[in-house]
Amino acid sequence: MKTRVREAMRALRYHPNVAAQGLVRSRSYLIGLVYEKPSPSYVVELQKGALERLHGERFRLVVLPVESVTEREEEIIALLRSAALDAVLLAPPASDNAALMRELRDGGIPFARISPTRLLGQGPSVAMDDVAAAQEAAEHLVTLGHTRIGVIKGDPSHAASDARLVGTMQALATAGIALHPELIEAGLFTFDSGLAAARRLLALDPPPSAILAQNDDMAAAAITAARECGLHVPEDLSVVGFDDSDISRVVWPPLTTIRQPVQDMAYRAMDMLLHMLKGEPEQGDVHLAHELMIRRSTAPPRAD
Amino acid sequence: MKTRVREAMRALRYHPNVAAQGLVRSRSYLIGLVYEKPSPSYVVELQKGALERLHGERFRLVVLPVESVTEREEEIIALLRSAALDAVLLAPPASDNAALMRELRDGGIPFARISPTRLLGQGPSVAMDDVAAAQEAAEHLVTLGHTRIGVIKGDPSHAASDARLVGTMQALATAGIALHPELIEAGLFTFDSGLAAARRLLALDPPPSAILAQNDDMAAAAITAARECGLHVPEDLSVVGFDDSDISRVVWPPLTTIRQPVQDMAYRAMDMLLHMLKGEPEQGDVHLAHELMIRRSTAPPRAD
DNA sequence: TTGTATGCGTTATCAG
DNA sequence: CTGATAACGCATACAA
Repeated sequence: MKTRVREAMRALRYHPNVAAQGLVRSRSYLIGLVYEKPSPSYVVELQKGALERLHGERFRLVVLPVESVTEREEEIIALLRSAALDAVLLAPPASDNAALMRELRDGGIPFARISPTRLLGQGPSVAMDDVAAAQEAAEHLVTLGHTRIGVIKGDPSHAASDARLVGTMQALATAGIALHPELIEAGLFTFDSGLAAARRLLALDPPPSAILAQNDDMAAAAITAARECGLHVPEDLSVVGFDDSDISRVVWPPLTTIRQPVQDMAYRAMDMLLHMLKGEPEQGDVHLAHELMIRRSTAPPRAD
Repeated sequence: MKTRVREAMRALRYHPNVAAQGLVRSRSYLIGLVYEKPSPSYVVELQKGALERLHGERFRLVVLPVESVTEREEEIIALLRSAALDAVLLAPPASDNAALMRELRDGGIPFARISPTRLLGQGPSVAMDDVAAAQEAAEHLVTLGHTRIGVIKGDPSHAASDARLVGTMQALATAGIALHPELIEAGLFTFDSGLAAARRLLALDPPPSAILAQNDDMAAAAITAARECGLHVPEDLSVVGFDDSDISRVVWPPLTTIRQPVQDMAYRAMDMLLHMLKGEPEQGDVHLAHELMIRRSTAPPRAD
């Protein structure tokens, strides 16, 4: 009997009207992904993971890139209110925004946070340990024998930038190495910002023998800057990235980097969302493991 | 008076219910973007352009990556029917799928095609001239003095792959250069497929003095393959890419490539969609200009 | 300007 | 299992 109905549905090519269903069940079957101009490779990984989990489900993904979460809270909140989303995935730095989270909670919209650094326990999240990861990356350079290490920071509005700097400094402090302020350059997670920062670092006298960039895009830029100066990587300059995005294998030499399982994180966060949409209780803060991927952009410093 | 209502709306934090609005005016305010596992850089550009045009508009973008348009037409058509989209942006190879287009037309859903190669006139589109572009790229190599040129093809399910090969062959034929079948290798637009193809080309005896890859990801892979063989780019091997995606400036040396204005194309296609949604008549097939970007991955062949 | 009826396509409920 | 009815929140049309 049910089957007969199904058959008729197929025969008449009938598909239920989503708007009408949504009206009566107050469901839109839309899940939003909020992010703020991060590196292209990061967005791609994020979407891949989220979409992978969504495959076969009825929900669809709406991409909501925002200019600046902190500057335009109002605007973004209005956006979310009017967008009729069933759930929201918050990528950094939106995942650290208290006003946004309060709004979602007030509106009864489930959300999951990716890589939050503050306000833990305020909402289910999945993250990695940025401090420990940066520490490992720096230790790798120290073990190779580097003592003059330059750092290219990420976008200051992403709290991960600070966390990674803290980890780096801890590793250096433990090794008894001083990190002069001149060796810390500001970047924005983009290739161009990394290029400018790396040029400034290499113009120092003496230049660093290693550069630790807070993501792979900027690390790739550091390799380019080195080439511009006639330096060889890794013989004259070691470069460490962060994220293990596609770019780390596309450049030459392939980057030594920290594998941040962005795709897995997005998958897991989306999984949390789906569970919550089924009425199950909120989960807590989940940590996924990182991993130091040693490739060919790092080596001992020249003995000079 | 209107203003008083607006005030009240703000005061009560009232937002109209999208589902209810959608029900009565049969509008979901959703626009779908259909694409099929292309290179990450391409998707990013595509989304950037589409979202840029959507900024400030009421419509939102739903991403619909599909496994294989040709293999699962039924499934995808069902997806579109049940998704209640107001309009659809078709990226290749979906932009060449007749069944999909017929379905959308039957359903009264406006659509715009990006880089279609067949069935022109069947729906508004925006594209570039792949044949002429590939021809220019090949001519550039010929002018430099290359006569043994390897080609790495893109995904055979994308018609652009054939168009680009045709352009390449035309340029070589005009120059009186024979393109031996052994010099044409299959790829899939991905870095890994390009790496395998480039290794096969470089293993030939004699190897080509230049490689023309049908996108930048595979061109980057060709550079990596050259490095593995101890070859210098561009001294020992010239490499030309296609697309001018981010990757072309991230690798070293920066790629000589064809600038395909993907972002502009997506912007323009989205613009067409918005016009159609306002009831204006369909536009025709628009062409955007390409440009040969000569950077540092090409040079005359070694005189040996 | 304000009020009131109707319909959009679906789900849920209750009677038969 | 079938049939009828209300309700979801809004837009439209009409009357007051």
